[in-house]
Amino acid sequence: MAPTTPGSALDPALDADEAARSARAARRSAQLLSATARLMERDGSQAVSMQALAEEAGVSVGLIYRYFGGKEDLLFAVITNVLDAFATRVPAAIEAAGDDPVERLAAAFRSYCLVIDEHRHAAVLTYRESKTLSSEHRQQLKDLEVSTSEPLRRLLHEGMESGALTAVDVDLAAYNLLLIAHGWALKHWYFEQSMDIEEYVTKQTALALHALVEPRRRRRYRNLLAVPA
Amino acid sequence: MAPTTPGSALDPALDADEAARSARAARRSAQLLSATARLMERDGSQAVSMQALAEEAGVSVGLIYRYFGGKEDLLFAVITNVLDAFATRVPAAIEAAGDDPVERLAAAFRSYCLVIDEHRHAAVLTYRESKTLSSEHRQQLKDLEVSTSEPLRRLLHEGMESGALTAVDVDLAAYNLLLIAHGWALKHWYFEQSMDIEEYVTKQTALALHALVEPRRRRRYRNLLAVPA
Amino acid sequence: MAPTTPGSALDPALDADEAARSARAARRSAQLLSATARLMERDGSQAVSMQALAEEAGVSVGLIYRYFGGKEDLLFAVITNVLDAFATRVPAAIEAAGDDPVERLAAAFRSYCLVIDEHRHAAVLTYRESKTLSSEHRQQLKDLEVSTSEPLRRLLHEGMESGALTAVDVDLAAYNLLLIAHGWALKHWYFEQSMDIEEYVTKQTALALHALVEPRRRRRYRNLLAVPA
Amino acid sequence: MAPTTPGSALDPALDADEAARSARAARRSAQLLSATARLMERDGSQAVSMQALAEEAGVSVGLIYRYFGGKEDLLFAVITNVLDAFATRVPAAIEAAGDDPVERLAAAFRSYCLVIDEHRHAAVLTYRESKTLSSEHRQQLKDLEVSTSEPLRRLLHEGMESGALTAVDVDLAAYNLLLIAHGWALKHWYFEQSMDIEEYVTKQTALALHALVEPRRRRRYRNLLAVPA
DNA sequence: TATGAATGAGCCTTCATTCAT
DNA sequence: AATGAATGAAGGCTCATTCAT
Repeated sequence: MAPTTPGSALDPALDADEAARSARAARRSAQLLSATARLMERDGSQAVSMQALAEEAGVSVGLIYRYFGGKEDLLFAVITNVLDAFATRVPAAIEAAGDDPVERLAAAFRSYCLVIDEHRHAAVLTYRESKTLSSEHRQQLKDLEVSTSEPLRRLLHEGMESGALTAVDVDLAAYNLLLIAHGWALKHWYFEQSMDIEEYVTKQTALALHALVEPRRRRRYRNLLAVPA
Repeated sequence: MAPTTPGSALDPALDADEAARSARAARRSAQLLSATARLMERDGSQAVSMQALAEEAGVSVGLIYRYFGGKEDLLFAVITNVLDAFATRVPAAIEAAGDDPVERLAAAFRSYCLVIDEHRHAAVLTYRESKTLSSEHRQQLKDLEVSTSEPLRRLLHEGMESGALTAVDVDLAAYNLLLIAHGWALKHWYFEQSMDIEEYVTKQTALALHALVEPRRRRRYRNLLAVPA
Repeated sequence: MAPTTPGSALDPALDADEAARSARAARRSAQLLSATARLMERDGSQAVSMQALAEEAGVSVGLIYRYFGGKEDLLFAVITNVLDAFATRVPAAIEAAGDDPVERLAAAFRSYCLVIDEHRHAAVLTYRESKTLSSEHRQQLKDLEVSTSEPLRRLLHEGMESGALTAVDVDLAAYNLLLIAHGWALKHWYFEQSMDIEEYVTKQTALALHALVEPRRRRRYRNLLAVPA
Repeated sequence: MAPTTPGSALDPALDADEAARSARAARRSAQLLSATARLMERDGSQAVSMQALAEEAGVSVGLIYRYFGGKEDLLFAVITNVLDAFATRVPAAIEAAGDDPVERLAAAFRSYCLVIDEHRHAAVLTYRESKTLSSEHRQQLKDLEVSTSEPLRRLLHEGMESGALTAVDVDLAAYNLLLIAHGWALKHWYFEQSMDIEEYVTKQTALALHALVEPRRRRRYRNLLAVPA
């Protein structure tokens, strides 16, 4: 190997510095997003001071402004984070579910619920705090919401075309599914007493498919439709 | 008329004054609740100042403190107002629906939706702002929520006992119905483009009953289960 | 006199209230302007906190925002105040000075200096802090400055036309006179040791007229041109 | 060349390094002073952040603290820089002007104006920002100001003794000359539309000498007293 | 009752300064 | 020598609440 000039872009020491720095930045950023989601979900975004956020995340107030433009940007980033998780995870889950339209729909719904469970605090913010954002951010959120819920609508549509699902208002049904997925986060304090996320998914899937699957096809999906005792 | 001493407690003129005063008080109180619901739904409770509320309601800032204890009490009153409407209207609607358990359930759900439509701004606050209340108020709200949703749970339970409804998790089903009723307020900006409250109720009722009614009983409720074109 | 209905617009009690209120408002406003001029001149506008201004003026921080839009508006008001005094007092002094163009010029200059002496703190701000204002305010200030210095330029012009003054660059000479008038405020800490405003005016007038008056007319203005011992 | 041990104190290569280093240091220092003057004159010293200064000068924030003690020291250095230029350039210009007291005075005034023109941004800071300095720095500035203006006072005094100049208050006349020299920087945005520094100097010199030169001596200085068309 | 002037604690944000690398 | 991430004190401004009228 030829010796590299110090300061060269290929200098492994510099690369290591770079890497270490950006790793720390990523860690801090995640720390901040998580602290923000937790506190804002608990008290409401307006009731949480930047001071409190800084303390919860273990950084100084000023540093938040190095990573995010301000309080609103921070909230926006928290919410965007969840929607990004939907955009990544849901299509993957659908792919992994095989070819049957109903199985794919069930997998999509399950994936939504699991993402919400993993980002429970942030998921609540999606519903509760979007009105406090600037109109530009709100518009971006609506666009993201539309695109992340697109898979659900597509699956419902395909299911009906294939005769597996009863004909219903696709937008309405898709919205109900999303709402119910969010329900796990919204009423977690209540449901957690009697069930975990898996049971929630199973029961809600059964209820939803009862409403959606064509009566003649029910036998085929009896495992999904069966309500656990 | 017998001459009365001015200031006498029995003075009918004063009674009239008294009545006029309390009428004005009631009007102002309603005005304040409505202005509060409208502004807080639009901007979030923390973003609305008492000054703005006073102006919107056409009273002075100081007067708000005569009618309500403060900002939080005002928000609490707005929310309580909706829950009171549920407590009054839903049982009445159930009574008026006759004896059939499924018809009664449909009537109850319809009543929830109509109350939400009438208090659309306030209904959103129920979801979005309860976290900003004091813990005592929040506890009162939880209790109220449980008692106002009790009819739904009771009807679901009776329906299952009578064999009209499939056996499902009553709490879950009741919660879903409430969530979907609130959905009309939460996504009103979207749904209003394509339907009114009656269509929303009809379609959601059909979807819900598809999920809940025993397959063998469906023919009896085909008018409720039919989805409008 | 006919008895007036309580609440009538002519009710003297209400008028008195009105008057008392606006009198207090005017007093507060003046208090605030004076405190602002004093502190800002001493420390520079940016170094003075709203807290400090409130304390100096004997009001609360919040009240400042009822009278002025904010810190910048307050500074702008202070500066505008001086320029208004120029606009009012200088023309009056010119009128009172009779018909002779040189006498009128001397009276104008004297008036500028006296106004500056009365608003010494604020006058310094005119020079030192205009760069910290918004561009709109700065433009308004330039316009005001042009119009308040207009009399000087007009008198110089008339004096030259009449042959009393040597032909010089009017803009330059006018600017010099203004600069020197401000000089009393800018270097007050130094000059106050050796002279008062009257002596400053007399000496500067003599110097200026030496530069401006036509040699042949000097005898006529020897009282203005004479330097006191 | 004899081989030298790297790191030796006598290593000529290190001397070269040393020289290069100090040259770079001088360049950076000058760059910083210039950037500071420019930005602070434009926005006011308090409105300019160290971060902005670092960026404008092309160095890191931390490095500023190696060259200067802090923000205030930097401002002080900028101002001192101008006063140093006065102290160096003005006496030289006087020397070069020959023996005539009036010619020497005109040369001194011209030199003041030229230095101000060369340090226009910094010159404004002298007037506008000295109040933001610590009292020690402010005192140093006053002393420097007195000593840099000493030549003017001395020339005025000598001119009067020699009979070339009318007897006037020396302090006042000297101050006026300085004020008018600064005027070029203070109102540069206005004067630059109609004249350059040479024309400004010529016209102001003529005006000043009209005020100062003994009537009997005027013919001798008619070239200085003549106002250009 | 009713008003709205007045208060002042608390919030978001900035930025001079430090220090580990 | 040089960097720039990190700190945290301080500032402008808002607004819930009070109280004199």
